[in-house]
Amino acid sequence: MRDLTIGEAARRSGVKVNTIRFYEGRGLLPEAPRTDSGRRLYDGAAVGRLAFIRHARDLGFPLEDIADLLALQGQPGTSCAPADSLARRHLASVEARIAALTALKGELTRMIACDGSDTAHCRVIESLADHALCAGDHARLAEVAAVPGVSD
Amino acid sequence: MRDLTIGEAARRSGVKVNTIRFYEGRGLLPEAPRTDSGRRLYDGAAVGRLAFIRHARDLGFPLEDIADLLALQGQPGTSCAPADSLARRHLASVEARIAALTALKGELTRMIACDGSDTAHCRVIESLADHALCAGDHARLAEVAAVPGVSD
DNA sequence: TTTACTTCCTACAGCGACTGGAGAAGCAAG
DNA sequence: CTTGCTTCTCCAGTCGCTGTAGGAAGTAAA
Repeated sequence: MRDLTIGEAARRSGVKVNTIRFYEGRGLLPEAPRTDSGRRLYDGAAVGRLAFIRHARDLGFPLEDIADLLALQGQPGTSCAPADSLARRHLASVEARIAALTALKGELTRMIACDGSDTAHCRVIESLADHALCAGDHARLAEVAAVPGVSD
Repeated sequence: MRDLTIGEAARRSGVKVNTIRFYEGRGLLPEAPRTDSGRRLYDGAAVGRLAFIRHARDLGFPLEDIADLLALQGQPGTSCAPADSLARRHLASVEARIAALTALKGELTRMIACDGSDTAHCRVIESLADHALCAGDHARLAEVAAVPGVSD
């Protein structure tokens, strides 16, 4: 597993070519060695690092946390308490988002179930226009529910 | 309720000054009339519109959908089926995100519960390094879980 | 050897929904 | 008249990419 092209590394790690370069620029990966003509070269360790990053991203960790986790991984013998606390913090935020979304779901369910009449009396429109029609206090709920920095 | 400054409108609607201008630029609000010196003026109807937008945002509707909902609100006598279907679609996406986050939570819970030893055998680090240690297939879970376009 | 195709390089714009700041001008109170 | 608040326009930054432009280099077949 020596001297893979960036394309090969992308295929093996599941991280796109552009994204690999992006990670390098962000300091998540060391600068790759280059061929004479300037092309990046990767080995098995680099692919492992990429897979690690992808996995952590799939689980919703922000890049900043991933950088910390990678640093911890590279230092065997250290306590794993920091990694554990990072993961716990992330779990807590996931739980907060689930709670927020569940509240949101309740509110949306209540406002749907329109009786099919015209917009003048539409439940959906009315509910949006008048906060007083709402059951709970959902101020900024969507904000809590959001994953930082992901859009589809 | 006539001739409010943008600051007053912001206070009454709960939408920040900058955000009001942003909404105007996006076409969610009609261009506000101006004073001789070029300052925007608002009335009760404008504040209501702003509150409507804020409420819909709190519930996680994207601006594009909100534009549609505002248009529907302005046309009494039309069927409310479009508004209803918008809300239903949004509810479905909220439910999908809850499901994704719940799966994520399970995975995170499994990998936490580190026994406090060193990073060489840390559950968190190991789980991230080796996808095979995972229970479910969580590829791109965080992506589904995300609210489009919100970052804190 | 020429052509054609693919991959690679850098650099930058765009997504969504804002937020915050610069620099200039307006306005009210002391 | 000065101080301090608000407003104006314009622009950069957030987050984690993705996609494109425009070019160079590598590979394979004709």
